[in-house]
Amino acid sequence: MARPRKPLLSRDRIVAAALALIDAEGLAALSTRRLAAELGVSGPSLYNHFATKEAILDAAADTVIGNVDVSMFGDGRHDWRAALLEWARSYRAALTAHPNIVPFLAVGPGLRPAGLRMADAVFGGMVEAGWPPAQATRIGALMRYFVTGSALGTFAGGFVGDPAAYDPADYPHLGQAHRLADHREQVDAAAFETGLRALVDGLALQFR
Amino acid sequence: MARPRKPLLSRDRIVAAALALIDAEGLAALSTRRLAAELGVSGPSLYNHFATKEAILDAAADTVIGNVDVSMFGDGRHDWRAALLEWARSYRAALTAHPNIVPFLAVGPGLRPAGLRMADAVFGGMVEAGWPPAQATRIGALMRYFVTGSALGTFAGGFVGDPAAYDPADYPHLGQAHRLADHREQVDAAAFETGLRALVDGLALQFR
DNA sequence: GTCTATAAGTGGATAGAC
DNA sequence: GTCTATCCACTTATAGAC
Repeated sequence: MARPRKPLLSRDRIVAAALALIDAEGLAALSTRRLAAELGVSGPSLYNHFATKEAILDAAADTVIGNVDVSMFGDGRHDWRAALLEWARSYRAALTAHPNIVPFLAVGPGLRPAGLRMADAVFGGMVEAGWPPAQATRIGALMRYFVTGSALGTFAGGFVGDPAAYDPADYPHLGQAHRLADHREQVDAAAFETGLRALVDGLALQFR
Repeated sequence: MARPRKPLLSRDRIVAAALALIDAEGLAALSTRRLAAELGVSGPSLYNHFATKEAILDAAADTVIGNVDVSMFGDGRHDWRAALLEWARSYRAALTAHPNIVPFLAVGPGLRPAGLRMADAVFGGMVEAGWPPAQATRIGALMRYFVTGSALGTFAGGFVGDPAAYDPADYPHLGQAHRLADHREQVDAAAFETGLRALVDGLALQFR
């Protein structure tokens, strides 16, 4: 096939396919060949739209962050505590929708446009609410730590469903740990909510 | 060279070299060939000590977690708040000593022995302090989220030192963001401390 | 703007000699 | 227990035809 009448590819289609592939098979499964095959196209064609594979990943990561709702900052209908709670939940939901890209997204430079827009909104919202700028910066940072950490690693998933795996001689307190394996999502979601509330409550103690 | 009098390799030497290589050049730089070269040995020799490359990474990750101090749990000299604060700081220090392995360590199953010993100690310490088991589990989980998240991603590092990078039209509140690039460690460390205190203070409000 | 062909290289892992 | 030799799948990216 030579040049088709209509372009077969577009940046959006490539990013969507990359995200789907990463979701289905993990970060390591994303190769330019695999991705091109998924799009019904030959490998090198991707380079007409992105300079490198890294650029594709950056675009995919930014798409994920773009799904985070930041409309609660500075709309006058939320106090800073409510805004922080809502934003954190939206942030976590955006990441857990594509968990396999989180390691890339969390390590990367974070200079991507959607990430900056999010940082800008959070910082602006906190300052407007009365936080000193230095504290507003820290709040943005620490919330990022907590949300990315919770989206990255399932805690409950670290335990297997086999009671025999936890010899009381080695792990005296883990006698019931095998039960966690059956409720991974619930355990992780509950831990996130507990931590989120503690964080916001604890910050409120520092306000002013 | 045939079989040497004394083994040239050992699991410990391999793990130490792997960690050094990951520290110096990142996770992606760890290949069996590179690692073997670093040890003055030929590639396949590693397979006499580890079945797969993954097993080497698991051992390296477990070594890092093994450096976390958990002695403050259940020693009678710490209340739960002080124990949590001390543990979290030791945990973060262990991870930031080897930041490049954190993505692997945080995603992985966490079934490794040192990780289980740590989970066991934290859970036991919280239950002993009077927390209900379900809450003790959540505390272990949410602290893991926060610490791994903070060790994984530098927040401040996501900003470049060039003021022109933050056009006020796009990011109305990031006018001073370029200053963060100069103090990455301090900003990240301060955000961690602020979040840690908020977490523990917030949890105290939920106690009983 | 997609194709074919291919460069130029890396990866993990195995077989069998010593 | 380390070696050499080797397999083979797979990688990102480029050159040039159409």
